Amino acid sequence: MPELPEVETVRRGLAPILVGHRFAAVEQRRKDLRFPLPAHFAKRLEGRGIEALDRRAKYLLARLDDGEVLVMHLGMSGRFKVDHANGAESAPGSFAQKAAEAPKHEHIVFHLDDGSAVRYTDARRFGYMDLIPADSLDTHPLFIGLGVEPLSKDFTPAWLAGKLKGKKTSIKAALFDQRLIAGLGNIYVCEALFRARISPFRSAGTIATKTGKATAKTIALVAGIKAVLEQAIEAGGSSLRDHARTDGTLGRFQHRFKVYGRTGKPCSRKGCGGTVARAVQNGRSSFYCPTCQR
DNA sequence: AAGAACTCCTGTTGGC
DNA sequence: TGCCAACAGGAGTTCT
Repeated sequence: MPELPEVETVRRGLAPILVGHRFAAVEQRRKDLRFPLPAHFAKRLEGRGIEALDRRAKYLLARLDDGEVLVMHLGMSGRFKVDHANGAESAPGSFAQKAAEAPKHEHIVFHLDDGSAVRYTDARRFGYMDLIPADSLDTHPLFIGLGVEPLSKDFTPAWLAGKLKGKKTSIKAALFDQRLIAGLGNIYVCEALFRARISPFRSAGTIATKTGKATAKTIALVAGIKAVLEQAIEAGGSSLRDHARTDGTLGRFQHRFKVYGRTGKPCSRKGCGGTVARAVQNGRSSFYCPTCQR
């Protein structure tokens, strides 16, 4: 489910609940998600204060007051929901409380010291959580190979051209690769390629010159990636099935897709006249306009 | 060693 | 209407 804009939306929703507060109790309902949860997970969190909530790629990083970092990844179907202290859901005798059993896929509940709760639900269980010392984050296997943050100043046409030089794989697969650019997924790769008028099948190396210099295509692609991510964050991300903001409301960016999920619909580019197509690439759907994306 | 295929898991959907 | 293969926003591991 969640790509960079969805994770950033979740981060912004959780930050005011978590930062400056303490975990009073943690309910852990399974021993694993995608991977085993760390030993004594709940115990190690209880009593800890949260000093900051950051994002790196599609990871959320809660920095704790004992020098450890709670690392959280939402996988495909992970979702956080906040119950505010004294909110409707936590009111005594409320309907929610009467339904005593936990929802089927609610795996972890973080109770905060002010009575609020953060509930993690993940039907497919592709998400994961870990506790890692802050000073070993940079050398941890999960993070060591991660590529550039696409919204950072480091992500420029010159940088991208240098990386794509000589790459034989498709530009779609290259943008999907977290070791190159960290945070893009299927939706925003498709949308960015449409904006840059680049075919997802084009060999990645052809976006740059042979010597790794930026071209008009490189410039358009970097601009397209940054623009689509910024607009999606602004809209609270894209809600297809699972993503919702931490207050339960849906993101809105799905209404602004130009190609994703729009197979058979007319291309929205003025004067193009093409029809959006779908093709499977590396096992994932690519949506694109064969007429104006070259 | 790059690149593609397979894998984990459950829920939904679209085509017959 | 009902059934079931295909597919879903990810990414580590295993192949070729």
